[in-house]
Amino acid sequence: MTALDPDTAAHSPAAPARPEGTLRRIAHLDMDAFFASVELLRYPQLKGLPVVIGGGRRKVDELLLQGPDGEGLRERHFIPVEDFPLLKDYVGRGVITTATYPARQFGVGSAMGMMKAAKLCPQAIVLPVDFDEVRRFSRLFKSTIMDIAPVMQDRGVDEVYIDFTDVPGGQREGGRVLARLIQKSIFDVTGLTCSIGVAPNRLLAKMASEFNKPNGISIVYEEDLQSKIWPLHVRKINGIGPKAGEKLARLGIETIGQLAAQDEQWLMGHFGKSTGAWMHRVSWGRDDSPVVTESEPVSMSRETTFDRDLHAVRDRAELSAIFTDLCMRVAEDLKRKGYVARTIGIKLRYDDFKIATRDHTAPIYTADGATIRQLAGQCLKRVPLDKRLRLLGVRASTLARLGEEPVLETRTAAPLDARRRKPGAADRLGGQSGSGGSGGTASLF
DNA sequence: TCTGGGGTCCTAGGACCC
DNA sequence: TCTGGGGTCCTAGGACCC
Repeated sequence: MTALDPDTAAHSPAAPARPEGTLRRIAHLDMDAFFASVELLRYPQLKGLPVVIGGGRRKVDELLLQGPDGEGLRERHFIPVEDFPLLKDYVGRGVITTATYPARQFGVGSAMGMMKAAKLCPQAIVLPVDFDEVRRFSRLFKSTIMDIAPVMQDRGVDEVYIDFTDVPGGQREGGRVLARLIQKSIFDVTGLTCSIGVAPNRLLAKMASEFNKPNGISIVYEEDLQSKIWPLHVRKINGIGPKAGEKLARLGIETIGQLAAQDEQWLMGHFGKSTGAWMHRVSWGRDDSPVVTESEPVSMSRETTFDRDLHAVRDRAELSAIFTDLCMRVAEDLKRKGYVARTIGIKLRYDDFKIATRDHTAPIYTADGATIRQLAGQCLKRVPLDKRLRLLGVRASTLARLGEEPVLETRTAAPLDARRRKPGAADRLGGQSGSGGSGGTASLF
């Protein structure tokens, strides 16, 4: 019964004029249990069984093809179900990437630790991720969409936004006709199912795509806000994560409707001007962000979690080799994609899960592995290395396309550089401080 | 045996410039 | 001695997403 806020219906001044009766129709498409579904195409005998994808093991496929006696190659289709590895026998670190729907019935889901999942569903079959295969199917379903509706925004391997507004059929039944066409085309080409939500904007489309999973379509209009959106938990809003969700809960706000009932100023008081205003806006279903079809990468990184926590001194050789390898892989990524970077950074995760990052912006762009290794090595000297390490990462940012690097001001480089440094910084950067503490271990890298 | 890997965006402070 | 504002760049950390 509550009337919608008058602003909701108002057109944003930036919105292009549309023919009479044309509604903005944005779709969000989400592939159903993507990583697992890709595997099920290869192993159809696992259909209907609880299967999880994840963990660190990469050899499963080979072992399966070899068979228990290691003799001859077996056809994937004929490998008996009993030969597949089970979650209860899983050893090692890692999280679940995707679980099939039968596995989800046991409470197992994405991002859950393997060990916890093994307790919930020990009989689930575990398979490693096959990134090449996943990427192949990702390209396949996206190109299928592009052939039908070209205004598409990539949101990772298994998700996209599509602007239906000006696509033929995009207005029929609120977008349902076009959604059905896309769903069917993707299934015909890949054998995979997806779920689609169509709504006046990306925010609502994203929520709508979850309404009818798997293989579902749901259509949301502006006037459905109270009935379909407000009853949902605030965590369903894309951008409200564990922290904000918890804080809202402490303030007695659980649903999006309750959030919408709050005074904007009050929200700004608790969450800051920008976040508070944003929360108020999204709770009223407002979002005029466009579907962005092209974007440039901001950073490229590689990181790895060790099988066991490593110590900077005791495991020096091992760490050093891993570190160099990460640098080389970042360099390869840059070269393969045709980019150079001038900010090189490192990331450490300690055994207590605390994260430290350091980075350095160089006066030149590079994609050279040895240079990256050298710059990253400097960063390493500025970070405490007394605790055991769980993860090490290397990151390149401030990117430019190779050959299109901005000309950097040289100015009076040396004096400027010296002026900008605080006293003592030179010691740290030089790594010659010998000032004790954790610094002593740094040079071991 | 808790808790992967690859990203984006935001904030906040300090240095520096005009 | 006290007192300016913009603006940009850099660094570190953190929230969040897929």
